[in-house]
Amino acid sequence: MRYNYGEIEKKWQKFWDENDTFKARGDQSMPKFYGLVEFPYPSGHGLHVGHPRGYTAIDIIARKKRLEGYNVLFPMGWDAFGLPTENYAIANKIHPAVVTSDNIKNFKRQLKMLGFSFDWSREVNTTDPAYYKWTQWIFLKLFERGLAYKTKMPINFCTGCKVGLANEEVVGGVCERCGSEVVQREKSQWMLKITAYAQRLIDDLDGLDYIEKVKVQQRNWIGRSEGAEVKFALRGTDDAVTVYTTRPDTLFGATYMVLSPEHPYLEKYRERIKNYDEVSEYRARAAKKSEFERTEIAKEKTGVALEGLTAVNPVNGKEIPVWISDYVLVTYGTGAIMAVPAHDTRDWEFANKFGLPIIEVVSGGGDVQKEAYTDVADGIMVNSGFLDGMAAKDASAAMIRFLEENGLGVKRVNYKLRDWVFSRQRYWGEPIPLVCCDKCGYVPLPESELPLTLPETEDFAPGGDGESPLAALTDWVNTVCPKCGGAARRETDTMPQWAGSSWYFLRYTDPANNDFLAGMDALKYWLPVDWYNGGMEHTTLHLLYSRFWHKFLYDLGAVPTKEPYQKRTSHGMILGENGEKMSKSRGNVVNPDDIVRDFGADTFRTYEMFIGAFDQATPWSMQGVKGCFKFLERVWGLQAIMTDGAEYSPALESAVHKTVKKVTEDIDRMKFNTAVAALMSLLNEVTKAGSITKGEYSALLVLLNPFAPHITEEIWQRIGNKGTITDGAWVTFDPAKTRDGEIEIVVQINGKVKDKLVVGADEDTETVKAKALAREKVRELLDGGEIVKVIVIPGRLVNIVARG
RNA sequence: GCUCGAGUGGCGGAAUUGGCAGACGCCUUGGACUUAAAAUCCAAUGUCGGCAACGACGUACCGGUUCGAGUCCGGUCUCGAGCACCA
Repeated sequence: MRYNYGEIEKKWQKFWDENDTFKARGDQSMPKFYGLVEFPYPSGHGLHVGHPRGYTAIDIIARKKRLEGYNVLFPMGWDAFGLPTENYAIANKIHPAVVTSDNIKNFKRQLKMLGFSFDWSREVNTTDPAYYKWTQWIFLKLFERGLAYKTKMPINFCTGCKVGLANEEVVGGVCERCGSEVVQREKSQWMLKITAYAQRLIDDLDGLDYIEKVKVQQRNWIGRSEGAEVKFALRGTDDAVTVYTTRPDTLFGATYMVLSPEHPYLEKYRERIKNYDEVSEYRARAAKKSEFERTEIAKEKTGVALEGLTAVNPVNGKEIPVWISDYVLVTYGTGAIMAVPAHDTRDWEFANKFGLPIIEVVSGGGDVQKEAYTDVADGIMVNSGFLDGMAAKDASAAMIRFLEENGLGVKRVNYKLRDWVFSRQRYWGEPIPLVCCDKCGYVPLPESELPLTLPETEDFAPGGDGESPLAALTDWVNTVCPKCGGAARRETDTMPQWAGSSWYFLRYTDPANNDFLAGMDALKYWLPVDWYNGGMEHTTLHLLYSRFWHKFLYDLGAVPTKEPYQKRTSHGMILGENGEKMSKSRGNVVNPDDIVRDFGADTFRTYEMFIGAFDQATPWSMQGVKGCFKFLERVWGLQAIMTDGAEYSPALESAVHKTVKKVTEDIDRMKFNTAVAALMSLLNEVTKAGSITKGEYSALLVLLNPFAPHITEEIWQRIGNKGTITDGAWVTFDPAKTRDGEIEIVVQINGKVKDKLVVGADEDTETVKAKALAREKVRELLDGGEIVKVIVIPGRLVNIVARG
């Protein structure tokens, strides 16, 4: 009987569908497990082999949890608004809803073909009005609470197409489609005040079981720093330039100031700035650069001195020049800095290039005329008036006290985190449910009018001059103000794709609810998500946005937990066979359909888990796929050498117990590759033994089931077991039977392995030491040399340290 | 540039706490089976030297700590991810 994966997989997938095998139970007395994977963006390319890596991992955990007696929620849905669908729709003149629906059909077919244990009855789709009704509702609540506001923000503007562009559509400073120059242009945008939650987003990480690198990335992205806001008076005006600095200790060393090219004072003091033309030309150049081009340290600094403006250092009354430079960003701090070239690398480079004075105020480094000294730890203050002689690490606090006492500045906590730009001038997104009335300003739609559905149109292309395509639909745009009844216009911007994905995990708990985003009963039972796996690339944006929304909903009383996800893990990328990122242009894309056709879903799943360390990027290998296929074929072949009996045989008992322990622990730690290796080793032992009992075979099948669910159910049935593996229980092990009575240990001389020795597992160190020293080979090698000491590591080794 | 990772045989990788480096799989080579090939099974497989026993070297590079370092510390190089309008 050959292993006919095609037939077997079809058979079991049908069985699971017909029996609702993986439907989450309504029984709230059971312990629950909510496993979550990032729902995919259903692109036209179909499933990428990268998607199933994380899905298989959580599927394995979900399947094991079910066998361990948990009520498991493992749902799937579609994050379906977004740019690529819209662009495809524009290019091919097909409605994005049609494109989306086709893509979802294909994705769903592919996911079903891989045998994931999703509860398909809870499928959600962010583009479904019944879903985005609640996305809009959340926005209205944010608006009500003052957390949504409008402000001018720079956008990428294509000078050819006359439309706003996403960063991704800007390649090398030009428009991806038409090749025209892209400039930064101010546009009024809806913003969400995520910064109001910055501190809570940092603090609440402590109680979460996120992998460490994710926590670190989130903390650094939020970027909390402590420092001071200091006012530098502008000579000849009543104004002062406020700067934020994390190094108030170095204030005496501030020898010039730098404003960002977008700083409002440039307009305000236009008359005083004698070289305004030069300044304005510099600003135009800066507008063409993206932010990280501007802050690149390796690149030569540029800037222009503002002739006619002079600032005063508040601590020593010295006049210092004011410059503008694009390395200062208007979006961070106050958009202006005090420059201390002696103790900041970027300031040093700038001062060095433009011949500005460099004054040392922290001693302990080298010559500050040659290199900036940025270390605080061991420095002593010099040239700093009342701070002189103080340890640099104490000087910041002393300076802040001085500034506050004299009204020159205040202590200030600052965050790198910026508010969330929430509007897009695009068609394929949730309409923002606001109306703009000349009398009343922005007025929210009443809840009863939600969802505000996307209006029908033939033309999804962005409007000219950077407007949303919705702006052209005057019948839709012109409406009445819900407040005063007067003529008003609808907001024509839509929400970014991030909106729908910020709360989807809530909807899964109660997807058909018409009265609320999800019922409190369901939320209380299922939240928080117990285990959320996704790509490292979502660590800072999606993960932070959804934590922010969740906290906001918690404050509203709409959800019962402060945090959405208790545990967060991350998988590595799957690369092409040549070790490069998979892409059409590189021609190294692997299609899951081909692999399933040629080897089956079980092989595909097993290979994706065996491919390498789960959290590391790994290249695909067709040979590796074949190896896993061979492994499953051999497991199938064991039917021929199976003997009856539920017991474990003496030959294999210990190996089975060890494997159960290993696989159980490895799955919990996401060491899927070594779990598969352990199962392969057990198979090798069985092959050596020449036979396997039904009991041993059954244990092997349960362990392998989460990885390869179809073949294991099929064999389970064929060897005459009752029911299905899925309805049964996980296997257990006896710790006593995983330990060996005798172990081989190593004898080292000066750290080099020289001999091996078999000892009892319980023998005490003195006996082991004596046995090692008594070995003939050891005595020969020592040959009269002096033994300095002997180190015995129980169960591992004896190391004899000798001289001579 | 900033933040976070990673570098181990021909290849993917393994090595819970510092304790036999290379588990498991792939590739390759030899053998069995076959008219033959494929498939399958058995064996070898880090490098160098040696018939062998065995010896030396070996975890990106330089240095340090330790009886002992892939693992810890300091520095360097290379590669990958993210950088706020791709998702």
